[in-house]
Amino acid sequence: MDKNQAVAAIGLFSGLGQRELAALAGVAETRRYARGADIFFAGEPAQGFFSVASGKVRIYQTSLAGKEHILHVFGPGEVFAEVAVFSGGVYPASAQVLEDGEYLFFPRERFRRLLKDEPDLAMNMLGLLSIRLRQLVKKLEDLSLREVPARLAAHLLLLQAQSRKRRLALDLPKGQLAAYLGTIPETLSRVLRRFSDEGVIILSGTTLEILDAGRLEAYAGVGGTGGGKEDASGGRGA
Amino acid sequence: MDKNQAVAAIGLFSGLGQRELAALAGVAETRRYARGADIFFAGEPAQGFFSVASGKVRIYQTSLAGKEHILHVFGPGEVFAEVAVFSGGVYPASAQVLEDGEYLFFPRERFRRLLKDEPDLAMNMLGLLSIRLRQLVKKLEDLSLREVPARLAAHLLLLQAQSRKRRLALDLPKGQLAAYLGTIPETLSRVLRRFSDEGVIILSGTTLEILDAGRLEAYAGVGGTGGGKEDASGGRGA
DNA sequence: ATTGGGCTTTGACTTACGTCAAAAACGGAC
DNA sequence: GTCCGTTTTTGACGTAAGTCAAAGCCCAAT
Repeated sequence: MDKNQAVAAIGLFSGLGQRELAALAGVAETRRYARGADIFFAGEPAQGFFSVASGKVRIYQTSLAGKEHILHVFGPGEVFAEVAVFSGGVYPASAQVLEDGEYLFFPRERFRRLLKDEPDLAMNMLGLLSIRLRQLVKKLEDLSLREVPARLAAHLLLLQAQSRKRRLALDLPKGQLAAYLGTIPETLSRVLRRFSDEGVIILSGTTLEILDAGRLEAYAGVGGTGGGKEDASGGRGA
Repeated sequence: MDKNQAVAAIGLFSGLGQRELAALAGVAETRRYARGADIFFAGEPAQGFFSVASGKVRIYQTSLAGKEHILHVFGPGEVFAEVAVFSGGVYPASAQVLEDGEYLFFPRERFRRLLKDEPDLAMNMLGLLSIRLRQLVKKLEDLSLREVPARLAAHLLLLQAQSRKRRLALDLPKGQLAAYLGTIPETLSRVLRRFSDEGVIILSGTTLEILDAGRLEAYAGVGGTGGGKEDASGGRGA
């Protein structure tokens, strides 16, 4: 893939002029990674940030016991580890390649220099960090205040909203999805089967169909035990 | 408190010139809130951000069942809800006053206009968002990968590192601390007593003394981040 | 088709932590 | 001091979800 083309496709750079894009492409370095490759580990000195030209990457954390938690999954056009640019230090999480592809690396200092002369880029970056912040706050809310069925239900509804189709494919292998939802494969499996048994979804392999979206919304919205006693009134509190 | 003085004391604005500070003070609006007052609720349209001139505020989330989780506690010189400025929408969490004081409100649009002409301010803001992001990532790691004793131990060690004194005062009432650690008062109380029984700390009311910092570090899981695998010998005995 | 290794599922069991309810302890008002 | 409301503690108990271990599956490579 052409580097200039890849740079132009990055959402963070939308609205910038040709000259600026060329300058960005100038500082970017193309890297090719294969599935399973580690791009960086949490705790390593943060040298710069990345974007996905093609492929898929996961940002995750591990406990000492080896349990993993996935913070993000990024695909083409998205950037990650941009936190490296503004507060130095180390990467706060690890990055591993889920699908072979090409990645662009933007070294910290060279990027900062560009940023100085590009107020539009700075504003874009502020918007991006802002959205990240919102994502994390939401994830925190899920993790601390809602249980696994609620998190899964919300995720399935999100997938449906994105795909607009009745039958939808899981975006990740189930083990990874479990880590993304802050649980383990066994638990995810059990909850999926429960949804299945209750007739809320039909599950077959890596795709599934939502039969009763209202019921899922009840699970997702009402942190409750979901036995169906609650009405899905859907009001987002206060 | 004088508004110009309060504005100059805001960390986010450090390094700015007199003119810029005056302009910022110009757009800021002073508000006085009493303990218990709600500054905003999650879900409300985000009009702008705030800073603490004096007092203390907590940023928190609630579940439908009424459980609370505290994301941040901010004191004098700190700003909060800055996410409102860059991605519009609604406040992602609620803010409530813990201690009476004066707060400055910076309306979204007027602040954005200032930002356009102030690259230094933009850079400061990028740094701030970046640090917030790191805080949240760490909190996510704690919540999803570590249990309550580990979180409490890490927090106590942090307090000690900040105060540099042997006897340290809890920064929050215990109920609030529990919500900050992602648990409930009963559980916090039990874990504190366990630490006490094991001779790791001496607890008296709202202050405590750390007797065995090494033991606390073992609970907290020393080493924190990092790619390597360590032995999880989290000390369960005694 | 057969093998083998990674995922995924299932079952039996354990446990950290939440819930509920009742006592203590604390702190301010009088 | 006494009283009252709030916060904190303690105990008994329940449960969501994790652990451990054994099948079951699925697909790529032989």
